[in-house]
Amino acid sequence: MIADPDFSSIATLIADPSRAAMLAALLGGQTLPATELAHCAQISPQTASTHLNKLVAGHLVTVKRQGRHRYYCLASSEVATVLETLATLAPASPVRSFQQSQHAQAIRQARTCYDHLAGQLGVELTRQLVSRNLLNPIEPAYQVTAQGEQWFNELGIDLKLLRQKRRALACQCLDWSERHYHLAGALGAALQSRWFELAWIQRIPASRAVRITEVGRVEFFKMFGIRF
Amino acid sequence: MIADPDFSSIATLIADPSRAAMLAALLGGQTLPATELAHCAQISPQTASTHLNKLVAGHLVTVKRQGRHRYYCLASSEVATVLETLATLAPASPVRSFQQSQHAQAIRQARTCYDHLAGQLGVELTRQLVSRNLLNPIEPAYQVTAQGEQWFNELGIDLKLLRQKRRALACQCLDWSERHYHLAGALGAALQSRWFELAWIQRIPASRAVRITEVGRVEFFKMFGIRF
DNA sequence: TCAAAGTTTCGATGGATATCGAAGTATGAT
DNA sequence: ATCATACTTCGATATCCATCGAAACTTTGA
Repeated sequence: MIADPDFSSIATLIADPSRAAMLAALLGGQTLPATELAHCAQISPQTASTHLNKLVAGHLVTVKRQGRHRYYCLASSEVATVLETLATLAPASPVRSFQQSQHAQAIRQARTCYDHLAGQLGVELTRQLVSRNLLNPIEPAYQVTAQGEQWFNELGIDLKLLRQKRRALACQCLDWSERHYHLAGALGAALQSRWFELAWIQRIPASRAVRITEVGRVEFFKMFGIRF
Repeated sequence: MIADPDFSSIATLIADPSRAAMLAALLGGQTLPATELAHCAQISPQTASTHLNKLVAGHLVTVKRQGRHRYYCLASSEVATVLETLATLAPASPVRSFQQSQHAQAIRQARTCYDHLAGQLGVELTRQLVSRNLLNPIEPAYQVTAQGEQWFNELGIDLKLLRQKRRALACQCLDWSERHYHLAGALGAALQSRWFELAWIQRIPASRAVRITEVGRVEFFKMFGIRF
């Protein structure tokens, strides 16, 4: 028998600033070792260890042992969704240090939202896809237009394959930094991996910020007329 | 400039069991006075007062003064979404007391998910709408079929009016107790208020559980062949 | 004007837990 | 074998904050 669902137990796990920092790092969709996460949260390895145990026990993250390393990653895309949704409500925290400001700028410009692109780049690309009539926004989702069908296939994305997945093809995900929707779902994920394949974007280690490469700058401009 | 969004500040607000209990009560979509909320959380009015101040400061709830009462309600439907999403991840907490078991049963059977129906009733109604070909589930949303168009209008729901709203018409909302989708969005909200109007369901004071009336039992069976 | 009800502020208390040093266990390299 | 690295466990400390009693404030009703 299930009683009242307790938000509080899960919220408690997320509430601690150190744990939140580690979860934020994992929101990049990467798997990271414990020491790396300790570094992200600016805490000692001992402390990180206890935190990570709690996160695993709470089913927010999973571990894989590989030799003397333990690699952690978010337990599921639902966890990522919860974190992103929480971020939507979170107040804009003022920047304190220069380093923080650099990081803030990077993360606002382009970042992964677990498996799809977010930030200015993510939102702008989505806007372009819509204004070029490749996607059609119908409230909680995007519809791929006939033109879009062809365009995505030419880009090397197999829509038929994506449709076979259980997952939603193309949905609207609220961007906490831009306060505007960007493309999520299977198509969003496929698009992101295509940009990575083409090396138009690059991961920044242990961060969910993403670097737009020189090639990317040129090609995104050619393709969409946008400057980054 | 926005830095890393801190989940933790919002999560901290939700993390406290007393505050969580008050938020859960407000998830019914009602506005409740402070004393009532203190009662829900089983804490003294003083303690409730400090908690409610924090929730207001964090923009999770809003207050309206009316005479010597202060009425609280969730600040927005986004807050409700966040709470429901959190509930999705929350572990099934075992029931301890008899009273709790009663409450748990009621809340699982039928409850409001802020402005639409959830629980066994919400899920079952949605299933029926789909199997009768009135709604068509297309991953993150539901599409109203031609038959559905007519059916909803006959029920007294003005779809044209609903479509004019900015809000998504009909989306899939994951039910934490049933682990299945139910109907949300403007249509979900309209449907719920229609059931209330028809008195097929009734609010249980200061709870998000909903009572199915005798009329409701009869009519839901006539309309959908479901027994409650 | 007084009393009662709803709510807040203040101050003291207590419990929970994040933190790290120290020490311990694995794994891998030399 | 020996040492270094990655990580964990234990124990002590310190901080945060939820809680409530006491007292005040405000509104309503008599």
